[in-house]
Amino acid sequence: MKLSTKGHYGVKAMFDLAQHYGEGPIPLKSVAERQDLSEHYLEQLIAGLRKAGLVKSVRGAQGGYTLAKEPADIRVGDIIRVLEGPIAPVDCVNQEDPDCCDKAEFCITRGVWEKVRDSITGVLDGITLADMVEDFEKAKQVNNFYMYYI
Amino acid sequence: MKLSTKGHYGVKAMFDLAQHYGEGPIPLKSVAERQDLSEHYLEQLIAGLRKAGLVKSVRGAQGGYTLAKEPADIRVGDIIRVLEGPIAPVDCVNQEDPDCCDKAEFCITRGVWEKVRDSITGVLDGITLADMVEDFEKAKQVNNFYMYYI
DNA sequence: TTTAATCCCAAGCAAAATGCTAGGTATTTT
DNA sequence: AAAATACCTAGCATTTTGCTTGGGATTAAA
Repeated sequence: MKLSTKGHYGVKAMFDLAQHYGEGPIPLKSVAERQDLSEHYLEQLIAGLRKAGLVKSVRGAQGGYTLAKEPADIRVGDIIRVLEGPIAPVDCVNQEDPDCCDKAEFCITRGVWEKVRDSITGVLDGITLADMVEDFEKAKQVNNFYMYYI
Repeated sequence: MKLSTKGHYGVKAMFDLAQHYGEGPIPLKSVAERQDLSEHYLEQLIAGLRKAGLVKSVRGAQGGYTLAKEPADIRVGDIIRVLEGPIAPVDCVNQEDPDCCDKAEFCITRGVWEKVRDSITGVLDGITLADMVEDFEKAKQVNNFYMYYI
């Protein structure tokens, strides 16, 4: 039940872009430095996010990435689905391929995985990048502006 | 966010033992046949469950496995934790190793993973083997006793 | 007392996934 | 022209997965 680094790092990067939303294109190098990630590896992850329409890129000097939508319109679940594939603890409850389990209607253990899937989906689709930025701002105040962020 | 076959098969096997609870030791061979799993592979999984005190074994002919507790006292989460390790989408929210993330108190993305972890834990610890057997019996009636079970 | 059924144990192993790195090319601003 | 960026492809060591193989130990039943 682990997320790979793809989803983990991808959410970090998207959170970073959300923090700088409205500041024009953010070079990946700066994201990688702030979030302490390999720039080259991050490139591969963000390529998927770009193809999925979650970020836009500007090439050339002074270029970089921006969110393609407002932070409030990007859910963590959207990011995870791009980077990790469908949210499904086992393949037989993959909503994007409903016919993959031929004994589905008779399977009892399946009910468990459906509940797990729905609960994960609920959490991940219930949190937007705007929510995360808001939480960050609140935490900043509590911690009196002495903050690291990861 | 996938379960490995260990957790998947392990829950199937434990559900099978729950269905036969009170019938004396159930040989693994029959479990493997009913659940369509490799017997040898299942052996490895159930070895862990035995060491964790979830099943008891009886050696020799007419031997087999039984649940070590009543089905109502074994939660799916107990099985998953034995076979898959701690429930934590990323290592930094592993409850069994709280100090693994040194920047924990400042990390915003961490809040997301904690919510995911808690929601998964809630589902898995909210379902016992007795619940599953009960669901199965209900489904059997609805389907007029023509049932496969997996 | 033999035989069969069962649990138990250790090793091996191919295939896939993971988590990168390396080394470029294309594009744009300065 | 130079620098800064995005973009692309390949490679690759390590780990994990999902088993299989080949036994040995224990016990009930014939």
